[in-house]
Amino acid sequence: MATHKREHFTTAEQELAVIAKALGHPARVAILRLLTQRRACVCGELVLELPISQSTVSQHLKGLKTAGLVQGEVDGPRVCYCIDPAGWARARQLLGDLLAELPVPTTGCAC
Amino acid sequence: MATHKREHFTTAEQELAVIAKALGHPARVAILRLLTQRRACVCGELVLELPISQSTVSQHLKGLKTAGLVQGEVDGPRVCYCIDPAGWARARQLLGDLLAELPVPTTGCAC
DNA sequence: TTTTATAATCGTAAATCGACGATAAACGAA
DNA sequence: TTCGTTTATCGTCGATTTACGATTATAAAA
Repeated sequence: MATHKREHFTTAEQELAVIAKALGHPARVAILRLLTQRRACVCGELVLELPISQSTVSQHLKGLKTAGLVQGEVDGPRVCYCIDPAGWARARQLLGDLLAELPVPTTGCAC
Repeated sequence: MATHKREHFTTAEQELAVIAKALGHPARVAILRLLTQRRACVCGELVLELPISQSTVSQHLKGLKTAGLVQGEVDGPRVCYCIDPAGWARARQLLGDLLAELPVPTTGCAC
């Protein structure tokens, strides 16, 4: 049932969309998993694991950093990346809320 | 540590990316919520709620349908949309796995 | 200082996205 | 059949994404 037209999207909707967009590429999902498993840390190691070039990996890392999911600290000529605790906690929260809010429906369309 | 370069991304990574990409726009997140809350069902009702045009809503519905998150059945001149149980169950599974696999790290970068 | 290793950025190209208005298609009702 | 309602599609446009090689920092090592 329609109430009235919304002016904007909610902050939560936009925030979740930013997170989801960051997860919206297999390379970025793979990077997050490699970082948590500590199978890779430095950008060059990620490049060795992934089927994409160095510049593309760097670009994806930038995207993940912009979304707040990853942080990197300079370590000599290298950069050590890891999951950003605060940002990832927020992402988990938003995704968890979504899963809680949208259970698998038992009934189909009911118009 | 690097083992050896991967040829492709895994199926799970790609599948999750498809789901995440579908969630990567506030309009689509809003649509999913409206559908589960049964605050809207028919396309026209969604249009009345959302700050975007009819053609754009239809476009987003198509995207959600392609991702397998939503299904629609024709009801006279209208189309009744609802969450696709199987597709959404799969999406929940993949997102849940991600949350389980990637806990919030306690330690920061450790290179 | 010069070299070497690493990562970020630049420039570019192709593809996709997101939005809209306009039009077409589908269907029930008159 | 014709009309009115609803939804999908078309065409368009600008912006964004994804990819790459080449180049430019950056910093340690020689």
